[in-house]
Amino acid sequence: MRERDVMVTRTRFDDSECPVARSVDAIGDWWSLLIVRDAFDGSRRFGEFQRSLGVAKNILTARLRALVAGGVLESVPASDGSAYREYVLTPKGKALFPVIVALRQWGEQNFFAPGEPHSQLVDRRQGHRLRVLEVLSADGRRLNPDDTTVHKISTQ
Amino acid sequence: MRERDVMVTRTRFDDSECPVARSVDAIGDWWSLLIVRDAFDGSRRFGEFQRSLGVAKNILTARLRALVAGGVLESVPASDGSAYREYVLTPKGKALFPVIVALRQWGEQNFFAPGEPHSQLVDRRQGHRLRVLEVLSADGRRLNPDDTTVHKISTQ
DNA sequence: CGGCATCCGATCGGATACTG
DNA sequence: CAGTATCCGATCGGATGCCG
Repeated sequence: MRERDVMVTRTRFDDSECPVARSVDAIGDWWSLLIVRDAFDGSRRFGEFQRSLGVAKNILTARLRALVAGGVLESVPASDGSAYREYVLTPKGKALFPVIVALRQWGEQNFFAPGEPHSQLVDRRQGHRLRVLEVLSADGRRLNPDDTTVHKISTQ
Repeated sequence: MRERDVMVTRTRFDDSECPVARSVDAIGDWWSLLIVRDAFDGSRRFGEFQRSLGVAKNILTARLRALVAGGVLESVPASDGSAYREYVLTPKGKALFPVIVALRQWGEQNFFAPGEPHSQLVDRRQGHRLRVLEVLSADGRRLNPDDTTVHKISTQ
């Protein structure tokens, strides 16, 4: 049974001229994003994702398959020699790192009371927190949303 | 009719210890994220969002309400003196800027052929493209995903 | 124009059982 | 352990109509 043949009524954005929309479309849903987060955190096995997320197995199967099909994850033979597969980030998947970090920092700043414990992303070398992401102009100025504008269409 | 009283079976993450999960939960869904994108691009009116997104009005109503309730958008009297409302980003909403920029850059890099036109975010002053977001350590080193690790729980 | 109310099919996701 | 298969209620979202 094929898959891409079905008529999907869910609105697609994969032909949008907006890169944000295409990204959103490619990731698929929030579960997928949390799977990617777990992959960054070191999860590789089906069961790891399943326990971490508490998602139903059939859902997880579908999401993993979609992420593999979308080139975000790659399915490789299990490193322990078992008959199973492991799911690792492709370069394209690793390129989602700033997205995850941005969401993490937004969450830290807005949804945790001061002192409330939460998981934290640190650099391996020194164990320190990361610097807050900054949006910069080509010449290095910090840009706020109001300092930017959208060119509706631009060739490259 | 109240709203928060309903038993939501959809898995919630608003009590997760992971900031990414709380962010995901707070935004709600992809529609909401695209609404936020439009807000960054200058949309303020119901009809602007509606035309831009092509979303059903009842859905848009619900999403706008949720974003206002979540403190991402604020509903203010229309600037043209009409009886209607406009929806503008709160500071918390504006703090989503890096998230949108990260998604935009990921989309640009992965879902557009070279030379394929797409909307583009530029700085107002010079009209140049933005710098690619970088994840940095506290002391300014560029960090790849492998250079980081997650501390499961950390008190602030 | 900016919503709200309603209907309805499609999809989602949780649960469960089964396989190797 | 790693899925696959199936069921089923809940939710989503598109369409439509109405109202100020």
